[in-house]
Amino acid sequence: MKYNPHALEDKWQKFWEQNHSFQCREESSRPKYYCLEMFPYPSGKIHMGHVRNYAIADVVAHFKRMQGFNVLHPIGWDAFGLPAENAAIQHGTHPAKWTYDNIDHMRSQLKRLGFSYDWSREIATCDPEYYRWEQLFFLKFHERGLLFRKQAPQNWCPRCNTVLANEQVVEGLCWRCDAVVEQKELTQWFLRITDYAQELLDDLEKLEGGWPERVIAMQRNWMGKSVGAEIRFGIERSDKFLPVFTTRQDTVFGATFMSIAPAHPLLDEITAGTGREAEVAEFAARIRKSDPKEPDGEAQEKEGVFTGRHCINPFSGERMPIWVANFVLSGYGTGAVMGVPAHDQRDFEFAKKYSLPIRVVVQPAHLAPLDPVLMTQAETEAGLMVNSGEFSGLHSEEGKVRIADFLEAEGLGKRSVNWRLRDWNVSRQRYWGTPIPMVYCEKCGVVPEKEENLPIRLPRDLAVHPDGRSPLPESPAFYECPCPKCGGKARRETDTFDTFVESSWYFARYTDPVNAEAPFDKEKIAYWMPVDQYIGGVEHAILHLLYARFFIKALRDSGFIPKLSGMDEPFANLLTQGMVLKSGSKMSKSKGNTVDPSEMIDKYGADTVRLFCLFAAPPERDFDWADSGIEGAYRFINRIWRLALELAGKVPAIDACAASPADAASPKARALRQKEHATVKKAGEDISGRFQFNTAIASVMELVNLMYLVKDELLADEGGKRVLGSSLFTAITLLFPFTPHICEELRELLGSPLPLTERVWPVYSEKALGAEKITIVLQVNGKLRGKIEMPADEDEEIVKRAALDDPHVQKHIQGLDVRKVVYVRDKLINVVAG
RNA sequence: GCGAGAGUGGCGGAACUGGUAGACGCACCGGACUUAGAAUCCGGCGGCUUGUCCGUGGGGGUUCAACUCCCCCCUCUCGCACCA
Repeated sequence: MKYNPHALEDKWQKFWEQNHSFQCREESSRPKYYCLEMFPYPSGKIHMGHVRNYAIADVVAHFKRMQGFNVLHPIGWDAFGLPAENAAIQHGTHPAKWTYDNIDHMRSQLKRLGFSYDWSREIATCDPEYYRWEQLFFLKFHERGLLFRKQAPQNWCPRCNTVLANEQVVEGLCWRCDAVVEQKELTQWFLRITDYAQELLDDLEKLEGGWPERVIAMQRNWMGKSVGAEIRFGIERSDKFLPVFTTRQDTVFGATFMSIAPAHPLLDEITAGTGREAEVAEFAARIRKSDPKEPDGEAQEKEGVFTGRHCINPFSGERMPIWVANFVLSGYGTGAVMGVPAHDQRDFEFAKKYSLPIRVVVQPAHLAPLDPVLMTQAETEAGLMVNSGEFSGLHSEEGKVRIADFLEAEGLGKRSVNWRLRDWNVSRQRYWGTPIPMVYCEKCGVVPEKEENLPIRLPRDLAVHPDGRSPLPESPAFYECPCPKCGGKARRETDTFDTFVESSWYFARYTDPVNAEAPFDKEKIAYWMPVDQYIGGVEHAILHLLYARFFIKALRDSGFIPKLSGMDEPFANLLTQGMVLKSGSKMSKSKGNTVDPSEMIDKYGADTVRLFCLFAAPPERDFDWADSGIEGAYRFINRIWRLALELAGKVPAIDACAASPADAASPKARALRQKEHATVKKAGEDISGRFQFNTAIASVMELVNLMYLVKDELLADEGGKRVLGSSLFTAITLLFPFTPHICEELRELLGSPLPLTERVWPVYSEKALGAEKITIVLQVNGKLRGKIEMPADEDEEIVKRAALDDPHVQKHIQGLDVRKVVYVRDKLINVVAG
């Protein structure tokens, strides 16, 4: 009988569906395990990256089930978003139709791959039954001041016709379409993620060990905490102050000029009456418009103009000219920087260019006395404070503390912490998203929608403008509404939420996906959360993972999620899988180097596609798709198929690891039994400990290879048949998480009634692992000189004697004194001679 | 510049807390079967000067023993970056 993957895969997929094999609910008798992959965006069809991601997760889910865990393994759709709109415009259809059609198609693709999802928990974020809870969260967030409106310059993508969060601007370009992002003054809704900055930073420690080091580093980096001080500089002929943020308050005596951002709010006031208004305004306007980055990502040359006014250094009493400079960011710190050329490289370059004074105030102990005239770059190291009045002589680290004390005592400033992290702009001027449940009333102002009016449904009968503009602001049927407070005529918010909002809590909804009374039951969420293993691409290292971490904390503090230990972080363990490449570069439609999973399934079947994705490389690493590689996986599947067919009926249908030592009478039977148990050990360790699926599969291949070599001899007697039957069953059981369909088919074919979905992971016996004969490696002075066979666990003296008598060893120690003999039990002898 | 990671056969990759470098697979070569091929089964497959010699990016070091630990350097990938 030839291996026909399609018929048998179809058969077992139906079987699992009819038997609800992967549905789960809360149980107290077994430990829970929540295995989750990042849910897909319904873009059209599944690509190889999805297959790899979900194949990895499916191994984990199956393995944990076999280990006795109550496993939650759900799937759903990240269904709102801009690409659906763009595609719908292109195809002359509606985003909703486009999205739901894609979901139908992709669902059928996932089902063909036979993943062990609990399909009864499937969700789509564009479903009002999903996003209504999100609207409820935001009412609560608004009540608590976590959601607020702010007018500020925003990142604006002219091509997508919408604002972007800071996280969505990559090197000045839109993360989606690569258009140059502009700054536009807008009033938008924000989530106060900065309120959680410290907790988000601190809790990264809880994730150490469970998350990849580099993802933790990226988040830490992104949040960018800086500890320093704010210092107020008085402006000459004015009662105003210029506050600056610095991490180097110890260098304040070296501040010889002041630089402010072109967009600084006090710029006009500072320049007024100096006669330099025109020049400064022109410069500021030019810089504000330009992209801060050169096309190659390099920083632009430092540039600035003098405003004509001075401020006073409160420490040195010196007059400091105030400059507008292109390198000062308006959005970080106070938008003003004290210029300390001797100890800051940017200030140094600026001072050199415009001949501003350079004063050394910190002298590192190991360097020759610094001379401003001779310096070619700033000296940023710590050292002894000099030219710093009463602070001279202190170490600069202590100086930081003393200066900060002084600032606070004299009212000149205060200790201060700055974050790179900005509040999260969640407003999007697009149609295909969750309506923001807010209303504008002429009398009452901004009024949150009433809870009982939720969900605010996104109308499905509107068409998106060809340029991507939202139809909502032109749809009275949507925006006209009574004021929730006074009942008068009011206008509904027509912006929608950033789609990252939906993906920030979907994993919580999976715990109770059809609840119509609440976003989720508190007991259910307490049972299932946190996600034990989260699996997805590293491209979400900052955006999604940071937002989701924030969201779960915000939900906790808003009373939606119980305050329990273990509920502060959504994802206890994170695996970032590598990309699937083709000919060395990322598969993409534009490059024309894609491999369609459906075509591969048509050709080889789902088991082969899954097996190859798992065998080609360890999960975290990128791998290059090779057509010859998948042929190899197919060959192996056929190999075990033929072996099982040959042995079916000839060997007993006994369980994995069921053959006894008595069955293994012959040396080959003993060798096979030992290999069988060793494979159980190796595969289990590789899967559970390190997600080394490639080596787990390799070990089963070795077992199968050995069975081929010994089967004819073992079929000669009953004991040998039992060892063969047991080993075959072990191979099938161990492969089940990787290639479930063929394994169930073979299990049935061998006459074993209990489905593999209900079986446990085999247990090996320590005793069975030991080989009788051991190869001892013989070394002389660390070099391999020979090998001898010895019974396992032989007496040390006997092994040493045998080693020294070995002719190869003899040859190499001739005429030398044997100084030492190192013995590693059952492994090697190293004779040290000289 | 800061942070993270990686350099091992023709290729993907093994080698767990230092102990036979190259498991397993791909490609290639040979044998068996076959009229022939495909498929399958069995075997070979780092290099050369064929020595139990040399080999894990390069150079030092620790050790009886180093892909593995320490120091220095080189190359590559990814993330962040005028953040005061």
